[in-house]
Amino acid sequence: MTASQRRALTTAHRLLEEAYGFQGWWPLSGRAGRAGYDAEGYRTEPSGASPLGDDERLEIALGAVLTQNTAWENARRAIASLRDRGLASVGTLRSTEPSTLAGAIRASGYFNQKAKKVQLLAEFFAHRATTGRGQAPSREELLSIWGIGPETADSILLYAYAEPQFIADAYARRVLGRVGIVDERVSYEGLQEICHAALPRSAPLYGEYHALLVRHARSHCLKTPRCGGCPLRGICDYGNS
DNA sequence: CGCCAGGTGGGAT
DNA sequence: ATCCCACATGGC
Repeated sequence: MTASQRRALTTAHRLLEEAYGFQGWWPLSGRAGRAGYDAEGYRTEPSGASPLGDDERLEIALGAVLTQNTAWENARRAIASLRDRGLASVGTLRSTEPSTLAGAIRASGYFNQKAKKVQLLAEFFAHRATTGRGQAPSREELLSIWGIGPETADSILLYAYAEPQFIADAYARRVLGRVGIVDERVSYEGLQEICHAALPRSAPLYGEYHALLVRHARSHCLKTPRCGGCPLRGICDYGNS
């Protein structure tokens, strides 16, 4: 991590916040009306502002798995479907037939694989309920579960347990790579190391930065960029040289 | 139609 | 370590 990267990462965060405002992520489905969530199901306070309940943690973890390489809207539908069918609890997820689970989460794609992932996730949460005592699991522990890779583990740690893990996902690589802050071929762990070294170790900061990168990647920094009106154009290498 | 979306595991190089 | 591929739906 260089001093130049530190400055650029800090500046990029400020420019994105100025352009898009506070995001207040992780989106939860079907929580409208409950304190702490707005009408669209978004948390209205920074992640980590108050400890989450087991049901909320499970739902965040389910979302993290179901949205793997999938549009959030489809993952959201799958979670709503699980709830509608009374399957959205640790106990029922464990005891339901994989084929039934797969049918319920059809909209999120990869439903056979994800049914297995969801079941293993429920096994993990069930085990932790008796031994974990609401403490955050270790990253290694999460990564040892089949179907949970670096991004899913970090999403669970950051948004469900307020552990400061920077999420170095495809959006972060695309935006930060295209701007010129990092090499676009940087690995997940490589980008995460740079961001951890360059920024304060803060869960609310990482949550907000991630949400802003997602927002920016969707509105301007698409696979095919739309540079008109881009809030980062002042510091971006792309098509600017 | 074809491409894309907040990845991951398994297998080969 | 790093590529390559299967996995699958829904929106544009």
